Amino acid sequence: MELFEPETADLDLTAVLQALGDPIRLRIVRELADCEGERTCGTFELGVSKATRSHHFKVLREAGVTRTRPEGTHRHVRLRREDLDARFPGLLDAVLARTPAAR
Amino acid sequence: MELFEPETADLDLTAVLQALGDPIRLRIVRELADCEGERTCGTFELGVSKATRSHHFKVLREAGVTRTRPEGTHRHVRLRREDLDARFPGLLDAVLARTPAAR
DNA sequence: CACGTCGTTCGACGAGTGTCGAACCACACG
DNA sequence: CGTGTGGTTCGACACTCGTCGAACGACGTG
Repeated sequence: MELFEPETADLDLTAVLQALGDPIRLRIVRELADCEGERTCGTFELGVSKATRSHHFKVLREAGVTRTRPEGTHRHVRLRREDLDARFPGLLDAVLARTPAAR
Repeated sequence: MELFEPETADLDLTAVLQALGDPIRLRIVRELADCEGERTCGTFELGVSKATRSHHFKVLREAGVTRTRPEGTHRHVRLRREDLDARFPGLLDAVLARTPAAR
């Protein structure tokens, strides 16, 4: 298990958009943004199996959206907010914003 | 052929992100943003067949990213910039921005 | 009318994706 | 050491997606 995470300069816009273009992953990113820090994978109630959850976290990590820090048997996940803002300014804010007409 | 286009209020973020998360479609959107108006589908050099091109334009239209106006045998396509800005402020700008480290 | 052009639609195909259970690994704790 | 827990990996499966050639439809033009 090599835990691949792309360099900030290597972040690919289509890969990021693709990663964010899934309801479950978008939810993960939103919760991650709300908590403003780290969370372990297990604390997400996503309504899918462990295997599927692991898959989504992998997609997010390999797209460069999240950073994963292993610690013991847990994995602490956090948003790569600064990196994303540096590479694609405004993107994360736009995606996370409460959409005006959605309420 | 009913030419479905979602209402502005019905724009779905994941659908939009999914539509933008493809290199060819992202290119179309970029060129569409550059030309600041309408273009016919045929004026895009995408390196794919007519069928594939038609498919991509359909995805963009059904996600609400573009508006299509038929005129004779042609189809005039334009970006739904105002609608997207109203629904997801900043998203389009972020996606279209020249990425800092990309140069 | 005949022909060419622009674009859609229709299979078809291969590649990728989301999903799961089951097996597995690594660690923590009795 | 045995057991449990948090996560990953491994098929497997169904489904979607991007792609194409071919056929088709609609419109303009000669």
